[in-house]
Amino acid sequence: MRHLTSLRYIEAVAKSGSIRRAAESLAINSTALNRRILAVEADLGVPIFERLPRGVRLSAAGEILLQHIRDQLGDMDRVKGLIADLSGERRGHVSIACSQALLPYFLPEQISLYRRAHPGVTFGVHVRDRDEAEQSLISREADIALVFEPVRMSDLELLLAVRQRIEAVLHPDHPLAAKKTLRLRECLSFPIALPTAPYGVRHLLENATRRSSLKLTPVVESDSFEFLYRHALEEKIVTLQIPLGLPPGDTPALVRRSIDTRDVPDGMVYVGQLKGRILPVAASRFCAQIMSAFAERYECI
Amino acid sequence: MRHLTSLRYIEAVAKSGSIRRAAESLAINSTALNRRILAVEADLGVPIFERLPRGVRLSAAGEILLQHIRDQLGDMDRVKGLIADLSGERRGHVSIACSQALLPYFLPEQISLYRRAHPGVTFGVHVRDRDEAEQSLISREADIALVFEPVRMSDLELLLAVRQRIEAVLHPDHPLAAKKTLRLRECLSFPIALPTAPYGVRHLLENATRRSSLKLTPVVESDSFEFLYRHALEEKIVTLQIPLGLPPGDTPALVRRSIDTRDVPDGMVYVGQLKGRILPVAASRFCAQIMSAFAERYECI
DNA sequence: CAAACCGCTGCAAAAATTGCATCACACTAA
DNA sequence: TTAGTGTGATGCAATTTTTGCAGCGGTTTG
Repeated sequence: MRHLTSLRYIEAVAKSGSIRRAAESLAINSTALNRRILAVEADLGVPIFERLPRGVRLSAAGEILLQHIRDQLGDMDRVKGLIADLSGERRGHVSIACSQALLPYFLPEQISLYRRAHPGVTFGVHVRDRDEAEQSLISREADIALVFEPVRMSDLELLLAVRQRIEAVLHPDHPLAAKKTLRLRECLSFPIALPTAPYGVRHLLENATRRSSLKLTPVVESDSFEFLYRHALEEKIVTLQIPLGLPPGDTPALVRRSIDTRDVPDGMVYVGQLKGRILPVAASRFCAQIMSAFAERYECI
Repeated sequence: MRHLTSLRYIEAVAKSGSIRRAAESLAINSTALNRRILAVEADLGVPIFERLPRGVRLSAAGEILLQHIRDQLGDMDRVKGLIADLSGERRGHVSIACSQALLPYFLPEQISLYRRAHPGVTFGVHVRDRDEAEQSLISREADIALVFEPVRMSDLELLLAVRQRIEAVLHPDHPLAAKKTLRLRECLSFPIALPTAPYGVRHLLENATRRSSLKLTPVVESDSFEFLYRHALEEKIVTLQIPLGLPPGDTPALVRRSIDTRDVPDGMVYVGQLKGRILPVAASRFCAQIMSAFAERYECI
C-alpha cells in the first residue's frame, strides 16, 4: 500500500532517532526522507520531530501522530487479511512475542499445525520478557503475547490464563525419579540448575522460599531453558520447568515430577493482545487455535 | 494530509457510483481517478469495484476497504484535533445530525456558546431523521446525533437520554390557555396542527390514541415545526411540541401547557455517537457541553 | 582546531501523475 | 437493426512530484 510510505518512514525515523540513519535502513536518500518529513510537518502545521544536534526526537505532536500511524499500519494489515480471506486464499502474517518456555515444543507444534491448513500464512516468533512483550504489542511488532507470571500490564488485553504446575525435570536414574510428587525441600537437597531471569519460574521460586528456611543455591544458572534442560539430563541434576516447556507425554530419556503446590504455587501463562486492537484475521484465528489447544491440555481461566 | 487522497477518491467513487461523475465532483480528470483506483486494486490484488455497464459498484472487498477508509479519515481528523489542541489553539469541526426540534433554540444557543469560547471551531448542522442520522454517523458525515424517539439503532452508542414532556403551544387568548395542564382529549376537541413525519411527537401521539376513542384529525399538517408553530399562533389553533423545540422560559406571545402524561407518555431525545468511535477533540468537548446543558434543564438518564 | 555528524537547500535527473484523444463495450431509443 | 450515449480502459505526451547529488551551516567530539 503505497499511500502509507510516508507513515512507515516516520516510524522508522522515530525508531532510529536520526533521519540519515533511518534513510540508510530504508534504502532511500536522506534528502528524500527529510523532505517527506518536512512535507508532513507543513501539512500538519506542527513539527513532528525536535531537531537535536545528534539527530531528531519525536515532539509531543509526533508522539500522537506515531500512535495514529501504528494504528493505521496495523489496521491496514487487518483489512488486507479480511480481503484475502473472502477471496478464498488465506494469507497473512502472525507475529508472536513469547517467553522461552513456548519455544521448544508448544509453538513449533501449533505453528506447523496451523500452516498445514493455511500454507500462505507466515509467522514471526520473538523471545521477549514481559515488558518487552508489551512494547512489542504497542509498536505492533507482535500481534499476540504469550507470557509467564507475573503479569500486570496496562496495555495488555488478557485473553486466557493457563495454569502451569512447576515440574522437576530429572534423568530416569536420579534418586528422586522414584517418587510421584516431590516436595521443594527434596529437590533443593540435590544439586539443582535454575534459570537466572527474575521472571517466570525463578520468580515463583524466589517468592516461595522467601519466608522459609529453604535456600536457592543452584549449581548451574542460565537464561536458556534449553541449556538447563540438556545440562540437567547430562549431569543428572534437577531442574525446574513448567509443563509447556517440556516434551508432551512421557519419554524414556526424561522424567517429569510435579512439585507439591504447598511449596510452590502454580504459575500462569497468559495469552494476550494489545488492548482495544482488532487483530488481523490470521492472527485472530491462530490465537483461537492455541487457546483451544491450551484449554484442551491445561486448566484455564 | 496528502497520503489520504486516494482513499478520499475511492470514497467519492463509492458514493457517486461512477468514476467519471466522481472525477467531476473532485475536480480531477476521470483518467487519473481511474488509474488511481486501478493502482489500489493492483496493490491489493483484488478489485475494489465491480464494473457495471452504467458505472461501478463496491465489491465485497471494496466494502471492507471503505469501512477502513472511513475509519482512517475520521481518525486523522481526530489526530489533527489532538495536535492542534496541544499547540494551544483549539481548531476543528463538529458535525451534528439532529432532528428539527433542536434547530430553533437549543443548537443555536449551544453552538454560539461554544464558539464564544473556541472561535476556531466550525460547525455543521444537518437535519436528519433517525435512520438518516445513523447513516450520517456511519459515513462520518456527522460526529454526533441528536434524535427523538423511538431509537433502535445498532450502530449508535447512546450517551444520554433526555426526558421530554409533550407540550401544547397556544396563543395566549386560546380558551385552553387558562388551564395549567391539559388532557389530550381537551386539545383534540379544538382545531389542531400536527407534524406529518411518522417520527417524534407524531409517533407518540399515534401510539397514545391507537387504543382509545380519540382520533387525530389535524386541520393543518406539516413536516416543518417552524411552520406549525407560527401557524398555530397566527390562527390560534393548538399544536404540540417538545420543550426543546420551544423558546426557553415564558414569552408573552406564546403559552406552553404540559399534556397530562396519562394521555401521552414522555418522549426521549437521545444523544449518541457511532459505536466504538473515538470522537475528535472538538466534537467530544462540544458533546460534553450539550450533555451538561441537557442535564441542567431536563431529567436525563 | 579539525573531524565527524547532523539537518537542510539548490539544482538537475528520474519517476510518477495527469490530461487528451481514443477504444471497446453495453445499453437505449428510434 | 442502427445510431447514439454513457461507461471504464489505454497509449502517449505534458506536467508535476519525488529523488539523488553536492554542498552549506551548525554542534559535538577528540
